[in-house]
Amino acid sequence: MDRYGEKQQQQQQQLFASCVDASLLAASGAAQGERPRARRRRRRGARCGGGGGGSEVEGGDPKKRRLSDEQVEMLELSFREERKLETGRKVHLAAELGLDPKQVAVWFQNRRARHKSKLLEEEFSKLKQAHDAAILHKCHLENEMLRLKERLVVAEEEVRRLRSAGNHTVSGEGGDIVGHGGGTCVAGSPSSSFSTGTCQPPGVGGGDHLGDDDLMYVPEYSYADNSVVEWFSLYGLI
DNA sequence: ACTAATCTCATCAAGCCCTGCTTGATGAGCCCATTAGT
Repeated sequence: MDRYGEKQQQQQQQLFASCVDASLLAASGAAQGERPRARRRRRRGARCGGGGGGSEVEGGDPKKRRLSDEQVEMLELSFREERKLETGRKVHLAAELGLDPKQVAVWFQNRRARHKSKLLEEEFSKLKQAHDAAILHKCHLENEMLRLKERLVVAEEEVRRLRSAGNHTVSGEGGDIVGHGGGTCVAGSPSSSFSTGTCQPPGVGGGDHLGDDDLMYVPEYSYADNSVVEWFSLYGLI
């Protein structure tokens, strides 16, 4: 029983994985491995009574008969108690409901299969929600990172400005600590931090150990706000 | 080991009701389904 259970679990996992893959990758039907089982009849002949040892429908009516509400209710009750159907229970249920034992068995088979696919659907939608939430969170984090980088650039500007102002003071020109227009880099307004890319100080300022790499971040992320919007719309979040 | 019963999975088709969904039924299973009884 255990081995069979394991096998079933594996199959379930495979099925679920393929479900997720298919959905997430939106691969055109060729979701990786083909089914391990190559089989399947195509067409069944015209449904005629008696075929395949099926249940003889009452009165010889060859048409498919729908189970009554009471029958379904009883079967549901029984299913909730135990999803597998031992022979004894099957026969008992069949007798109680006035059905063929085979019908009861088939009902349980279908019920198990449909229960399973429902569970998978629920599981999938939960995972999808989690996935969407993670994407959203990632976007927030990237926005936050952008803001921090902006502040960093402004701070670097400030440091550079103060340094160059300090140099001026040390060089003995006296008084003008602020150094209006003194440094070449100060020309850019501090608020327009993204302009630093074009406002590179020629590295004159003596111990300027702010590497050029630091400034290279700016153009790299300057488009990010748009891409965030694109992501949001891509994932249907806006 | 052999066999009958049972399982899962994919699919068909009737039934209900408006075009696609639900559900009872069937067939295959490929390291030739698995399980349980003999």
